[in-house]
Parts: sequence; C-alpha cells; structure tokens
Amino acid sequence: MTPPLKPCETYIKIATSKFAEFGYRGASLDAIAKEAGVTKQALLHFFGTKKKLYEAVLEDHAADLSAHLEATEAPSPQERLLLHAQFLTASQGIRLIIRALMDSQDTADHWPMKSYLDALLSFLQMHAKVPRSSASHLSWINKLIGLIQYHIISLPAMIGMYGPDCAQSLEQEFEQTLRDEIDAILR
Amino acid sequence: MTPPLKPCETYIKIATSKFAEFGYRGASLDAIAKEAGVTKQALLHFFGTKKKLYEAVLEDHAADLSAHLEATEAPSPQERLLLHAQFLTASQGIRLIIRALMDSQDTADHWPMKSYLDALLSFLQMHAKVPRSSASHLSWINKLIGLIQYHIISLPAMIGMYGPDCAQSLEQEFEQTLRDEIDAILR
DNA sequence: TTATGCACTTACCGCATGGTAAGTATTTCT
DNA sequence: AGAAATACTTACCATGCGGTAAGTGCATAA
Repeated sequence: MTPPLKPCETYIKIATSKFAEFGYRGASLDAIAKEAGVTKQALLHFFGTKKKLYEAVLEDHAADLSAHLEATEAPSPQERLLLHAQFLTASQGIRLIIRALMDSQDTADHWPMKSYLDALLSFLQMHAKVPRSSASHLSWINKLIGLIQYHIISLPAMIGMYGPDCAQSLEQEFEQTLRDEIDAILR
Repeated sequence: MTPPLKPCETYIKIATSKFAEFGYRGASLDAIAKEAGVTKQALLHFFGTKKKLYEAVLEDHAADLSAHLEATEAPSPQERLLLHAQFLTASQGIRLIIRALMDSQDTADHWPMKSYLDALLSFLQMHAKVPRSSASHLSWINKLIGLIQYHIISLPAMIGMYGPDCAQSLEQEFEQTLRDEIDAILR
C-alpha cells in the first residue's frame, strides 16, 4: 500500500521527528542528515534553507493530520473523534505543533495548520450537540489540544516526580477526560 | 514594600523572561546580559554556567508560584484558585514551564516544580468537593495547566489565522472554561 | 593606609551551526 | 554517443555561542 518514500519525503519524516523532539533551533541540519545517512548539503540541495525545510515539515504534517481525520472511520462521530484524538496523542506531531507555536515569531511567518483546524471546525459544526458559535468550537479545540499536549509533555516529569506508578493512572484519567470532553460537545 | 532587587536577582528575572520567550537554547547569555546592561561574564561570574543560571531561574520561578498561591486571599476556595489561575495566565511563567518540560531531557536533570505541584495538590485535597485519589487531582491539575498554557501559546496563531476579532471571544470562552473546571472540582 | 573581596570588564578560544561554491557519479532524455 | 538533469559529495567560510583567563575599579575592613 505504501510505496517506498522518495528521498526528500524520507528527509521530511526524519526532520519532523527531530524538530518535534528538539525544536527548530535544537534540531541541526547535521543531526537530521546524519540520521538519514547523508550530509547536510543533501538537505540544502532539496530545500534550500533550514527554514524552508521546516516549512515543508509543517505543511506535510498538517496534511497528514487532515488526511487522518478524513480517513478515520467509526460507527459514531464521538468514536471517530476519539480515535483521532488518540492518534494525536500517540503521534509525536503534537510536540511539533507546540514547538511551532512557541517559536512562531521566530521562524514561521505563516501558519500552515489552518486547513487542518478548519477541517476540525467543520467536523464539530456538523456533529455538535447544539449549534454553537465558531469561536466556541475553536475554544473547545484549544481545550482538547491543550489537554492532549500537556499530558504528553508532562508525563515524563510526572514519572520523575511521583514515580513510574503514577503513569498508568494518569493515562486512565486522561483517556476518561478525553471521552468526557468529546461526549460533552458531540451528540 | 518591594526593596530594590539585588543585581543577581535582576539577572534572574530578566533570564526568566528570556528563557520563557526563547527557550533554553534560544536565549543566549549575550542577549540576557545585554538586556541587563552588562556583559555575559557578569552572569557567568554569578552563576558559573548557563545551565546553573537556568536552574536558578526554574527554582526562583517555582518559589514565586508557590508564594503566590500561598498569598492569594479570596472569600472562597474557588475564587482563590481562579485568581491563581488568572495569575498563571497573565504571567509569562507558563511558557517557561512548557519549555522546561519539553527540553527536560536536554537541560534539566531535576525538576524544581515539585514543591509547587505539591502545594496545589494539597490545596485541592483540602477543598475538593468529594475525596478523590491523588492521581485524579494530578490529572485535573494537568488539565488546568494544559488549558491555560495552550490558550496562551495558541492565541497569537489564532489571531493570525482568524483575525484579531476572535481574540476577545476566545478570551471569554477561556475564562468561562476556567470557572467551569474549577467549579467542577471544588465545593 | 593598606589589603581584601566583590562586581564586574576586555580579550580570547574552540566548537557547532547554517550556508556557499564547486565538483562528481549516475540516470534520463535526445 | 552526447547532453542535461538529478542527487548528491568534499572543502570551506562567517557567525554566534558557551566558557576561560586575566585584569580593573570600587567599597569596605583591619
């Protein structure tokens, strides 16, 4: 099903994980290239500059997210949204988004996630329990992403502070919260 | 009431805002020092290394947060927690915490926020509507901080995507969500 | 008055980084 | 077969960074 990736697609995927893990500044071209088994000039050959590689990564990721939301099938909208939220949680992409948001003044002049957000918005508007304003839905999306994102980011620190035992119960509480939030807004 | 800050306290405050804005890697000693009107060697004189300055910043900030939680007075626990949450929202400190969490593997070997988290936990346990497990409270705190944090971080991008008009309604929705969440857990 | 410590500064070093220039091997097109 | 494009490589450069070494001006203590 998945054809072998073209070289430059491989680079984007590797760059995605590096940028997600270390941020724009923290991920060096050398490190990305080394993991791909090439020199950094291979990256510069395809993308010109680091910033353009970063923009390609962001656009590729936004497309991935939209595609997943589109492709997910489930008996009910709630389950579909839950599946998508779990995909967000499992993927490293949330870290990428957070880093992009925090560094936006620095690196990105445009924000390529809008199409994905719009897809989420229209999904909510289509299946919402009661009609609500667009700002209200946007606020709910913020809540959801904030929830997912902080859970992922804080978990290592939580384990460090309160021991590995807390991880499982935090995961359970987290999943329940996800369900509650989704049920609260969808029919 | 507030005596003039000692030089090294000034440095910590300036470093706090720089680290919060640009992250550990993104905030250079030169930039921090320049804003303080000294050379970077002044910082190295006091703190030895950049990492130690960073640790001092984190500890100072944790102490600030704990002190604020302690000092906040209000007629009811809900209002007290709301005031504190609003303080978190208004301060730049949340960005510092997120960056610290995301860079933790990289920079921080210990996590100095535990005392603050413990203070929050005992506050919740004392005023919770019904007795709940510590993990449940921890999860709720994650939810609250995630909420605040993503709201702050995403607002500029939201304004960029949906225009300045969406800011006010997002703010209102956000504040209402804060109140709801607090009311849901406190008597 | 001298000495001691404090709060810095100037000068410098080595390393990592993003980026440029030019060359090379391989494939594709004509 | 020859030309052109593709996908790189090696060599190199300028900048910014954290950190070291040594010195300076100043206030306080003996």
